[in-house]
Amino acid sequence: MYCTNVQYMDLTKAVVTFRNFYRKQKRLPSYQEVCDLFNYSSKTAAVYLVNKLIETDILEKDEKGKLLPKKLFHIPHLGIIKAGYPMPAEGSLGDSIDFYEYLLGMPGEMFSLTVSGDSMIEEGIHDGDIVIVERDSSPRNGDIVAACIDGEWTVKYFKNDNGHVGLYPANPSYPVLFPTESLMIGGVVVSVIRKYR
Amino acid sequence: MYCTNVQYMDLTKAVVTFRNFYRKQKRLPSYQEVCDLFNYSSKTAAVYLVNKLIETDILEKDEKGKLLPKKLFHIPHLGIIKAGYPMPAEGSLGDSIDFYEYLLGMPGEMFSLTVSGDSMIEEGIHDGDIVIVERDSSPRNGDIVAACIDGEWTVKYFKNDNGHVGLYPANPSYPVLFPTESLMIGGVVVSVIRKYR
DNA sequence: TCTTGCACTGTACGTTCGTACAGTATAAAG
DNA sequence: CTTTATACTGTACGAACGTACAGTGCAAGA
Repeated sequence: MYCTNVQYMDLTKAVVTFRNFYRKQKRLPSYQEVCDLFNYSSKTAAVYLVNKLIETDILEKDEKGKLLPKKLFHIPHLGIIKAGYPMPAEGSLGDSIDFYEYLLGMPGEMFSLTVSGDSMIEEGIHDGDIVIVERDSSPRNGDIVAACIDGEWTVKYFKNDNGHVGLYPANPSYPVLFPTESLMIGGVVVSVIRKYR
Repeated sequence: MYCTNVQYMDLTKAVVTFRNFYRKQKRLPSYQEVCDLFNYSSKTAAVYLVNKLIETDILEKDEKGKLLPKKLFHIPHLGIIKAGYPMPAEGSLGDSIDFYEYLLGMPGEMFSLTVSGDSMIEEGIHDGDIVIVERDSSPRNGDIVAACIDGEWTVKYFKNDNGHVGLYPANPSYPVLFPTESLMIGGVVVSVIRKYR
């Protein structure tokens, strides 16, 4: 239904307003604050709008009645796209990903590192990429680790060959590293992030 | 100072508790809820703890006195790590990144796609990676775009050579694509995300 | 032993919050 | 022309909220 009413408030605009508020305040607005945001003079108008957003699954209420963002920040995931030969438009949308949970929803302690160099380029870890590393993970064979070998830090594949531990590059023009003195595993690389803009 | 007091509450444990609450509720707890979380019987104890967290820059208060997470979810960024030959431990920490802002702090409409195939492998975009695409961006030469060429979707480099537009793969074993009928730019790839665990 | 600081308890108070309900202007539908 | 739905206004109320302040038990240091 298209509405020509001047009072008509587009839900998508409301979503943007809520998003911006949440981005700044890291919380959802109270009903009074919704009134301020949308120039309402009655809290009931705010209740009305919020209920619309709940109906569309953008917001939700917990068991205590507190408001929380359900899909406010979800990015629609449109499906699979070919990076080889083109494919018919897949997806049919519907699905969406909470990237905050996707990347950071892990229990352990994490840190990040900017990667310099190209020894892991065959693995798709390029110069300038950021790796998120989970501390304390005891690596399994094949894991990518951030490790300190003989006092120097590097990113490599971890391989434990019956107690004989080595750090393997993904780029064959670099040597395999075996510790002569010490090897400390800083953590396991759990994700790689690259930003273009 | 190390404290053997039974009542002693480690701030790092408090941070984890706050994080878990925020992860579930997408907001910070009220003072009453802090009491419930830490088994306090007085709200003043909650105020006391929150002030500690404010002093350590983990939380902050806005101009209205509302609580918000300052560095609660920041991942410490330890600096640059060599993926070639090892390098001395860089970093000296101190820095930290808010990955939520880092990845999603863009004004435009975004969607994501799972990449299939290896035509962009030289660019470090591998099979199974997720690309975040910003809609409506008019691509510049060299941008990676998600585009619909002659009715089929693909991820490629965009190049406009004096009106002669082509989609270029990063993998030379794939052909350059020129539209015979239609070309629709879905958007520009703004980031690539890969998850290992 | 006395003092000081820390980590709380217990109580009180004014403000803000979410909820509820009655009412209104407008537009679309029958 | 009447009915219905939409998008609000205005008012009221109890519960929850943040803040303040006086007081307590404990441990460390002088």
